[in-house]
Amino acid sequence: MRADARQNRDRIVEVARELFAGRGLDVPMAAIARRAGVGMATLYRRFPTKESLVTEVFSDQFAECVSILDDALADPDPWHGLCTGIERICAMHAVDRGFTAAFVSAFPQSFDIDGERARADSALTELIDRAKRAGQLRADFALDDVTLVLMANSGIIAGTPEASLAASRRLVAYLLSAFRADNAHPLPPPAPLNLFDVLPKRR
Amino acid sequence: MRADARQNRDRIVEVARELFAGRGLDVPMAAIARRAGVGMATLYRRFPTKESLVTEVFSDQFAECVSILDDALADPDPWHGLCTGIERICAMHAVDRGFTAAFVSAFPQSFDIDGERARADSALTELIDRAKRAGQLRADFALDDVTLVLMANSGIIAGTPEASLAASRRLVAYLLSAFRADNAHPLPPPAPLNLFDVLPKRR
DNA sequence: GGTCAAGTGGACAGCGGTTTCCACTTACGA
DNA sequence: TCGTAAGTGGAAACCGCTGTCCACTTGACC
Repeated sequence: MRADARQNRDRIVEVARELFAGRGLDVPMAAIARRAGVGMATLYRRFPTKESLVTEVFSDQFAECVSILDDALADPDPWHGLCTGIERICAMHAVDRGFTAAFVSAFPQSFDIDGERARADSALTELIDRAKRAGQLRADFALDDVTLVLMANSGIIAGTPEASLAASRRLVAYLLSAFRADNAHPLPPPAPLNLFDVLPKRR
Repeated sequence: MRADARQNRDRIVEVARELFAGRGLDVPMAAIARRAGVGMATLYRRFPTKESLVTEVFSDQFAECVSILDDALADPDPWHGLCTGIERICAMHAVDRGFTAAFVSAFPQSFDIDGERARADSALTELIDRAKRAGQLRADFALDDVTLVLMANSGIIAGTPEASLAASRRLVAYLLSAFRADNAHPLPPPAPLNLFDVLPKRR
């Protein structure tokens, strides 16, 4: 790959990351090309579809999600691990509108390759079990309640990223306090939510 | 207005309500016309823009929101009033994707005519104050936390309306339990969220 | 310096949406 | 029964988007 081409490619990804973060995934490809100072051909040579660009742009953050989960599992205090994990992932979403969209709805099949999801599910189940056994997490907490938090958090969009982050933090704090074992007010039954089956029937 | 025209108009609104509820606001106008058995001209004669159709379709539900707020204020038990009000409005949103979109983002200026919003704000402030004085609502609860609940709730979209409703109910129950005075775990500061200033800079 | 494959910009095809337009039809008062 | 304004369907103008194409340019190896 020629040096100038490499440079253009990097610039495209960098610009796309910025624009997606600020304005969500529906930034036109032309805007990305213009802002990166390249033509459409260059953009589409590197990324044959918009989806492939999105995947590339957010692959780091998907990886970070996985490592956040690992950190959470490794925490000797399962309750602390669970809280910190949820807080970190929600903060990532609050700060980056494009990531939220990529994660929740737009291109779900770009994730879930080789059983990421199954792995995530079993890690979370393990963490939840441990926190319950330690008497810190309420007994009627369900795996799908984690999805519930993520979906709720995805609804939070304020004017600036800072405002979104503040709102998201407060929401998460409220929810985590409701998850504590010492706050076992009665609840409706858990709702089955499969994050990846949820929205779009593949338009 | 001619009788047949009246009938067509009603049919358009009815069909639009159905489609918006199920699939959100991005149903094409042509789909509405087809399903209502009329041509584009008929549709656009009655509703010169898509926005005007949306406004008409959801005006009832906006009105219902106001009356829910009145009911809440009229409740002798302010905590019960607040909870019931929030539950009812969130349930409306959970069951109707179009309404959520109309309410939260798409056409905010269709609401907020003649100070609806100011009235809603002051009614809520009153309700919140009373619930705090009764010692049922935690003291650090903020007006914007109500907005926080609505935004969080708007993120909940499951496969079927029933599933969405179940998820929404569970989320709201978690949040309300976190709002109780006897659950005063520490919180980050309230986030200023002006629902109507939030998303779209009027594209 | 010369060569040429790799790289490039920008025009354009195709698509799915909103809105407009116009020639035709119909309800209904006289 | 008839005249007419109100009502109508559907074609097409228009717009912004993704993705394609091709004639032109340029980096890097000889």
